[in-house]
Amino acid sequence: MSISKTYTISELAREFGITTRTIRYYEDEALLSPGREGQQRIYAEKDRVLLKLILRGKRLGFSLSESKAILALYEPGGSNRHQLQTMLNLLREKQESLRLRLEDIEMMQSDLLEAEERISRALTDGQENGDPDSHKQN
Amino acid sequence: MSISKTYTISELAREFGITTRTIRYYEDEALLSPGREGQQRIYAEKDRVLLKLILRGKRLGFSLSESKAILALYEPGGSNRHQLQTMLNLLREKQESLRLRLEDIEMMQSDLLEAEERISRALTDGQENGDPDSHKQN
DNA sequence: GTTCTAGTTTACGTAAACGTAAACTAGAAT
DNA sequence: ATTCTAGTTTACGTTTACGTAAACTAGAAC
Repeated sequence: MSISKTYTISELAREFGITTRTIRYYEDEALLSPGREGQQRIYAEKDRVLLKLILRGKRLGFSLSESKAILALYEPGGSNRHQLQTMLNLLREKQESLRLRLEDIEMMQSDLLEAEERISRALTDGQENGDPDSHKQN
Repeated sequence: MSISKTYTISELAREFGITTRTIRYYEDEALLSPGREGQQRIYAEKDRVLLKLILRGKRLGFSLSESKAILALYEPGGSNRHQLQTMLNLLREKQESLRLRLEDIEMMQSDLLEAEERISRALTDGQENGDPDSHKQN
């Protein structure tokens, strides 16, 4: 038994900058299933990791149901060969979509860099030659 | 005057695999403003590029209003120094968020790779020792 | 001349992902 | 004993990003 630290819902909410409503919603959608101590939810480290992965998926534009499907791949679940093959296919599909998103990011990065250079030039040019039109405002 | 090819709304819809409703919606939200020929919308190459950028942003999880703000940075608009500085700040902010997303992708990629190896092993292991209906649970 | 075919406007409907308010519970602090 | 302070359930509300249907227009095809 390694660590067994637990968390309350508001601790997790604070850590990840989300509301408790959000965390409960993920449970409604069956992405989380924390333990209970009486009426209160009690989150284990495993739940915290799951939450982190869900939020990562969200930042990458995955829907909750997509994230749910991805999370299922991390579990040692797979029993028969057919299920394993299905999981493997889904995995490769997701990997491919990640590759595409990575390309999207790289393209957008280079676009933003260009824009930055252009604006930087506009700024320094304005400094050098006085920017004829804007002697009024600084 | 380089190219001046134009597109109808359904041509663009077909090319990008979206509906005309979506394209008109983006216009409602002021992300596009195509010309008109009588009552019909007529899209120039510039509009096509904008649409492409909007969809790219969408894939990366940006909201339409975020994309709108980003697209504004590509226009040679900036007039006074204050506006240029604001744009520059927003640009760097977006670049930073892209860097973070890139990290997210890399982490998810390595997670998926691990999962793939695990499942692959489960498959070949099952092949080696027969696995006759898995009489025990994992 | 009518019937297709795209296109248009207007407007109500919808799924996802929460926000927000109300009403309740249970332990801690005063 | 009451008042905080989390936590809980239930349920209706809201925003974003479109879907979908209805009713109209205008040129092309038959």
